[in-house]
Amino acid sequence: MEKKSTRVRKEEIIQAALDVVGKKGVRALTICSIADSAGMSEANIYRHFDGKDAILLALADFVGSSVMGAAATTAAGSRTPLDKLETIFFSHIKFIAEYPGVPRFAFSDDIQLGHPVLAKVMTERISAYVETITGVLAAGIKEGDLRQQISPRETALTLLGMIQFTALRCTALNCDMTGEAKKLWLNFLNMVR
Amino acid sequence: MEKKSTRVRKEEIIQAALDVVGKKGVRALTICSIADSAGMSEANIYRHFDGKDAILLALADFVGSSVMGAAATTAAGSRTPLDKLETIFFSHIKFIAEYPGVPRFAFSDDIQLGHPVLAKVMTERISAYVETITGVLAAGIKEGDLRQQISPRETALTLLGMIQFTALRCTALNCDMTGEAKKLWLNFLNMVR
DNA sequence: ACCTTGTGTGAATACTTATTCGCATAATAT
DNA sequence: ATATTATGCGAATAAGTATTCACACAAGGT
Repeated sequence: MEKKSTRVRKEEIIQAALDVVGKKGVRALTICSIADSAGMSEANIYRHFDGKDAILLALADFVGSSVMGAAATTAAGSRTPLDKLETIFFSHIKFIAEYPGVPRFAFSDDIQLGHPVLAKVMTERISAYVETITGVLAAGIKEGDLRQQISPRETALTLLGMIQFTALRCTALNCDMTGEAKKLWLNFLNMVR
Repeated sequence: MEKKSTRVRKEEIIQAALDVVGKKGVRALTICSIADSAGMSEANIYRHFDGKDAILLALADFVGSSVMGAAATTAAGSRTPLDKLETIFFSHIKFIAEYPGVPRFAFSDDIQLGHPVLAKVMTERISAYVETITGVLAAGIKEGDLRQQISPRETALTLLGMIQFTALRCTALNCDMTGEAKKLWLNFLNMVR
């Protein structure tokens, strides 16, 4: 068997874990299934991670830095608020389409109820994400691109709910998420402009 | 030990299961934890249900007939579309506040990925629910209570996403769901009127 | 009173899951 | 070349989970 550095193996393991979650759900995210998916022995997983909790933490980190990090970067840019919002929205959808297990994972029992530390990390990330979007919406309202009556925070939560629900529904119904997302985005524009 | 009829025990078991899901999540929904919560032996669970799948099916049925049934009744009434919508929204929120595990359960792996039959039952119920709300929204648009530009179906999905996300977020953050729901509803009105 | 039926349980079974251990071997430094 | 270290794995362990079984006993009809 070829040997690789822990750095490389860690990435392989995380990718394998994301694959398992996407295809079989959080419940099926066992050391055994990760090992199978990554093409290595279970024991070798423990060579590179302290245990399952460490893997979950790494997953949460990956999700956090991917989705929320990208959004923060977009929000900090110099385009119009509506452009930023659209980019954030479709980036998020694209990310979920690529890693279908993520929305499930973020709100799974294992995270939210099983592991307090992880729950805190995850909810803080989500709160930061909500605030980022809230800020963009507030700018849009201020500049007159969005209706004056809407509340930035509640609208941000509505937008995130839309994404989350679409992801869960499309996974369940096996329908075209990108297509659904486009229709929802157009309707969202009609609601906020 | 006092003996009760299967009819009564079934209800006790379902309530115990809902309790477990609400407090500890779907992952913790084991025969053992249900038995503990219901105050009976594990073996006795099997006296009243064929197995765990039967319990999950009964849970799905309970959720379906509670939330979606109530919505259908409201939608069939004779009030204004906006009144109906408000009733459906807050009924749903109230139900989730009472049974916090339900949103988790409805989209859990066990349902969606673990058991095809159950997944079909659940997604059909959700689709019917979406259509009910879509109908009410369409009526509201037709009557001029809601903006002409919005699409009934996409707006219905947005509303449901709002509910789902609020439920998950409030469970995670342990925040006041009813309060959040009120703010979201007011903002929703501002978006659709 | 008695017998049948339905309801109750503790213990046993088979399986899954997370984790550890001893040992093998590739990579690397000396 | 050789010693050391990091990486790899099969097998064992311990705990949890769903399910079954043999047996206990209460309720209700006769």
